[in-house]
Amino acid sequence: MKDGTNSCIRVFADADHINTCKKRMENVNETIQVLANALSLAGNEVRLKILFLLYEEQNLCVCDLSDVLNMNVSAISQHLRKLKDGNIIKSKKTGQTIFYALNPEFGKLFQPYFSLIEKNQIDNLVS
Amino acid sequence: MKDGTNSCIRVFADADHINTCKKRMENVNETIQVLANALSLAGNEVRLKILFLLYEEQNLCVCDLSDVLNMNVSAISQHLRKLKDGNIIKSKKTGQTIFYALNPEFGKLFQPYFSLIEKNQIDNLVS
DNA sequence: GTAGTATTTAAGCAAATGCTAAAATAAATA
DNA sequence: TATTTATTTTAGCATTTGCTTAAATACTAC
Repeated sequence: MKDGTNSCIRVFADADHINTCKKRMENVNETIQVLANALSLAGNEVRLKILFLLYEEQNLCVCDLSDVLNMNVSAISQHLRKLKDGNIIKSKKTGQTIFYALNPEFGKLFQPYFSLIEKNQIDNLVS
Repeated sequence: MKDGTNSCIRVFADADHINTCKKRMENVNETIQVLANALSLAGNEVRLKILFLLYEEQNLCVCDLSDVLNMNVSAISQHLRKLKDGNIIKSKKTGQTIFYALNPEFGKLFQPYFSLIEKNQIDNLVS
């Protein structure tokens, strides 16, 4: 232990370099935060399925999703809320049905993954 | 409620269409699973920072990351383990120091996000 | 061998997550 | 107005997550 930190005393460590990294990280902190939030929303099996379905079908209601995914309407609704809170999807009411759709910016953000799923290229991931 | 399911009785619902979706989802199930896992790993602020730092610096040890992120070595180590279990990163021992690096496939997978962070384009996300 | 360094692992705990079941809204229709 | 339909919201609960602290492992150098 050296001077109050729990840092290691290592040969290759370069205090200046570490500091440069620290500063760079501070600068990108907000971007990282927003991105991590988006990724964590997509990083759930059910939600990723929802997002992919919206990508393919454009507009779906809770009910459609509940049918396709064989899940409780309430469970789906709660996932949709999270996605909407995170600005990943938007909703439009038509009569008594609420249709959900991807927000274009996030559609673009996740595009590479959607086409990966479309092509079912799991081997690209586990190789 | 109709015949045991909690499905809605709606005008636009098309049983055939729903079924087509169901089958498609079954086909891509494994890909979704793997991808969701990778995204959930990246979808954590600390881990996304670690991944970005590895992207920028190539090789770093727990200690470097602990210094840069101002976090407990143990906490970092546990994050690294998750990333390694998920095959996102790999490790190489040199003397008593263990250096971590991105696995190329996942480096490629996350590339778009890394350059987004590099350019600090948060506005692309929250617009 | 012993001491020191780098790292992981295990135990414990508070907070977050995701589901179920039930109640609450809100719009359409009889 | 009362009922049906589509959806959300709330409460409760089990599981998972991420951190802290302390102990364990492994390598280096004296």
